[in-house]
Amino acid sequence: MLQLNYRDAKPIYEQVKDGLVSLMVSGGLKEGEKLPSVRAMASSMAINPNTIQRAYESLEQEGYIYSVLGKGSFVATREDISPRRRDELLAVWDKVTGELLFLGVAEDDLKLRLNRMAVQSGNEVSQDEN
Amino acid sequence: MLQLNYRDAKPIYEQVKDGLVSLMVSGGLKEGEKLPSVRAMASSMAINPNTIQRAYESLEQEGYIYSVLGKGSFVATREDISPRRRDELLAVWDKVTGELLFLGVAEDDLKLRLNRMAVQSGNEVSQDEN
Amino acid sequence: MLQLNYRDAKPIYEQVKDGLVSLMVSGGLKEGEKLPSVRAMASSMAINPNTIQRAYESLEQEGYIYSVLGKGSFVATREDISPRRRDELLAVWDKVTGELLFLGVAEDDLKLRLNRMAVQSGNEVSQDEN
Amino acid sequence: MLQLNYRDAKPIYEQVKDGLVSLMVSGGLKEGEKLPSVRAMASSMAINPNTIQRAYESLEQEGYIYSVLGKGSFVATREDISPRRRDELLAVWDKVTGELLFLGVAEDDLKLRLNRMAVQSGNEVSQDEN
DNA sequence: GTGGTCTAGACCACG
DNA sequence: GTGGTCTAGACCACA
Repeated sequence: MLQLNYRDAKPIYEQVKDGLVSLMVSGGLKEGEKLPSVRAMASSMAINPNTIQRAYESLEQEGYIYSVLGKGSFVATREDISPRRRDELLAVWDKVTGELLFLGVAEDDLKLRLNRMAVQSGNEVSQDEN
Repeated sequence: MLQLNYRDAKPIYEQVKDGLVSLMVSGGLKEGEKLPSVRAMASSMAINPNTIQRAYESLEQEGYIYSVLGKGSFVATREDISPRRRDELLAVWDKVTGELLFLGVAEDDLKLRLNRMAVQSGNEVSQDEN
Repeated sequence: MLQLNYRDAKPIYEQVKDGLVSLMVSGGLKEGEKLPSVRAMASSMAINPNTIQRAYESLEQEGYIYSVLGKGSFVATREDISPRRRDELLAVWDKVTGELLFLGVAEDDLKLRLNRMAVQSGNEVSQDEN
Repeated sequence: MLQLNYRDAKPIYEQVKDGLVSLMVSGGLKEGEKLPSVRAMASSMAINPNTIQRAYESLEQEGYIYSVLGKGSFVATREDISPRRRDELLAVWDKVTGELLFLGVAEDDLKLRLNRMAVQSGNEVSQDEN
């Protein structure tokens, strides 16, 4: 289901988290959909259940998923996702964007990327304001 | 000079790195300017010199600064900064931007932010405002 | 395992690096093989773990090995090795070769050495001996 | 006369040494020729006389130059250069060559480079053995 | 048990 | 006085 890179410095449980979030962003996992059980996911990826458990817990804390005791874990609605998370992401976005501009990446390049991503993500695109 | 957060999961030496890069991006540290000596910075921030040393070493490897033995450390020119760093930043930018759009942040909001930052960073602004 | 020379101007951690690279070149360490743990290597060589850690860290940055948190360090594939490293080596090679020729070492002597090493390293040998 | 790179990790006195040796190798400095005085060289390069002094001392120890008290320093003949130096260089050559082959540089590439350098250095070239 | 980070304190080469 | 290296010893997150 998800691709892990053991060589990456990023901990496995974070790779699992990122992979799941990516799936939500891309639409591979839809709101309300049930996630595989911790054990099922662990065995299918051949890693320790503790690692999956940790990823799920962290995702729940950030509001991306919610667990129902005895039922499993489910993808939350976008509104459930912690506004703190959005603010954190915006802060990161500012920092990264600032550094990219500093490094000489053209403002228009970033706008083009932004347009492309907005189309993909299904947002309506402003017809041609730029 | 820089603010540290010991409770943050991010290692101190990385916080130092980030802080210094931010200073370069914002213009607080200009090309060729001398950085505080390892010892001076360490004592002013009340942390171990080895930790500062490590931050400087890492910044040097990424091309942000260069060290002259017996003289000190200095801010490098933008051209010296490793292109790998730029690519890494772009990858992060894509991921963060994608997730922000997913979370409902409007494309135009991000464009506005981008415009504001581009002006600050001294880039000439495209004449037709978009 | 490796030989250290404390009187050498070359730092210990670089001697460790060189020794490990030599092992890879000679085939004593194969792709994917696990390196001794930082602690194990340190105690077997009677030096500080931090010094080994530094050697490993540097080797990882150059692409010779990779570390997995909680698992250990492993020999990378040749393709992972930074192309910058190759260019640096070629520059050194040119300088050293030039000086050897200047010092009177015959071109054919170097060619003979080259042939011998190419055979050892498993490269197919050009059929006409030169 | 010589180009210095203050950003380079290599100490200045070594850069001076390397530069002078390169001049000898390339023929810019011929056997018996007088080197600039320590003071003259230092002022022309805008660096500390101690640094030049150190470079000269080191070159003399390796046999590349010799000093006549009250007269100055002169380029030695090739035969004066310590045979230890040649052996050291050969050891380095073997290590670097081995690693280059390991990294996938073709044996023939190195031979081509060798041929080119031999021509430049004025050695007679074997007509076309390869 | 593994790698990663941090501190405290020391010594050295360089300019 | 500067950066660079090294040791000793400690704590933490990860799998």
